[in-house]
Amino acid sequence: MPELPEVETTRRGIAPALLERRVVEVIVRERRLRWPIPASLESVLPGQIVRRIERRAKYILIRFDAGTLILHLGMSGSLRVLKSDVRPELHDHWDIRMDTGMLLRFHDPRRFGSLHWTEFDPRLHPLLVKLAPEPLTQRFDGEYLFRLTRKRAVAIKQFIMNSQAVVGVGNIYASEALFRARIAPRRAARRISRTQAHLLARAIKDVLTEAIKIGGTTLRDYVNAEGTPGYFRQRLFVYERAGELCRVCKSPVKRFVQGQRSTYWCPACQH
DNA sequence: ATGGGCACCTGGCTGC
DNA sequence: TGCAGCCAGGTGCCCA
Repeated sequence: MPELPEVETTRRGIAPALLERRVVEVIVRERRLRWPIPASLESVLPGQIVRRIERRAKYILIRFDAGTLILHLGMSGSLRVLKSDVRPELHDHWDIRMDTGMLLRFHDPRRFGSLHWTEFDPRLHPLLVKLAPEPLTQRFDGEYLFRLTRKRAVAIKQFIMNSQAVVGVGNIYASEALFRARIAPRRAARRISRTQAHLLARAIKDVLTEAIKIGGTTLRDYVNAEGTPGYFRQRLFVYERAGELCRVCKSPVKRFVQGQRSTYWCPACQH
C-alpha cells in the first residue's frame, strides 16, 4: 500500500473538494473489501456535510456530524476526485457523490482496502485504539524508540513496521530509514544502541517528511487525488535496487526476505 | 507477552 | 500462446 506519505498526500489531495460539502449519494459496486462495506452507508451518508479530514496511521478519517468514515487503502487502493459523469472502470468499488458535481472514487484491484462507519470517537475504534504514536510527532523520538526496543528480540526492521511500536512505516520506508541510520535490518531491536535509536528516529521522520513533500512513492498502482504519481521513487537509496550500486559507497545493494517481505540494504554501509 | 506464519485478492512479469 | 511460479506500498488473526 501506500505508506504514510502516500496516505497523507491522498488526504491533502481530497480535502479541498470535500470540506464543508454535502454528500448526495453513495454508490457501492463491490462490497467485498477486506471487510464488507456496511449496508447502512447508502442511507446514512446522503445529506451529511464533511467537517474534517484527518489521518491516523495509514487510515483516513472523514468526519461528519453524525459519525466518521474510516478508510484504508490496503496494498493497491487509491482515491481520486473526479467529475460525477466520469464512467467507473474495473475495480472502482465505490463513489461518494457530492453536491458540487464531483465525486470521491475508490479504486483497489486487490481489495485489501476497507471502509468503516462509526458514530463514536474513531480513535477508540478497535482498529485504531491500540496504535502506537505518530512518527511525525514529538512523542516519537530516539528515547522512546530506545526504551521500547529494550528486551525485544525481533529484527529492527520488523520492529519499526509494527504498528504497536510506531505507525506509518511500511516496507519501503523501513528499508530506507535503516539505510539512512546505517543500521543492519537483521539486527535485534534490543541490540541497537541509544545513539542508533536516535539516528533511526531521526531517519524515520526525515524520510517520511521528504516523501510527503514530493507526493510519496509510486511503484505500481499509487496515484494521488488528481491521478498523478509520487516522485520519491527517484530518491530511494535501496528499495527495489538489488544488484545496483549503493549511492553512497558503490558496493552492490542486496535483497533478502524477512517476515515474508523483501528487505533491501547495503551490507557495506549498514551494521 | 512475543514472534512467526497465514490469509485475504488481482495482476504483472519471467521463464519454460 | 499458455501456464506455472514469483512478486507486489498491509495487517488482522491464530498458533506455539
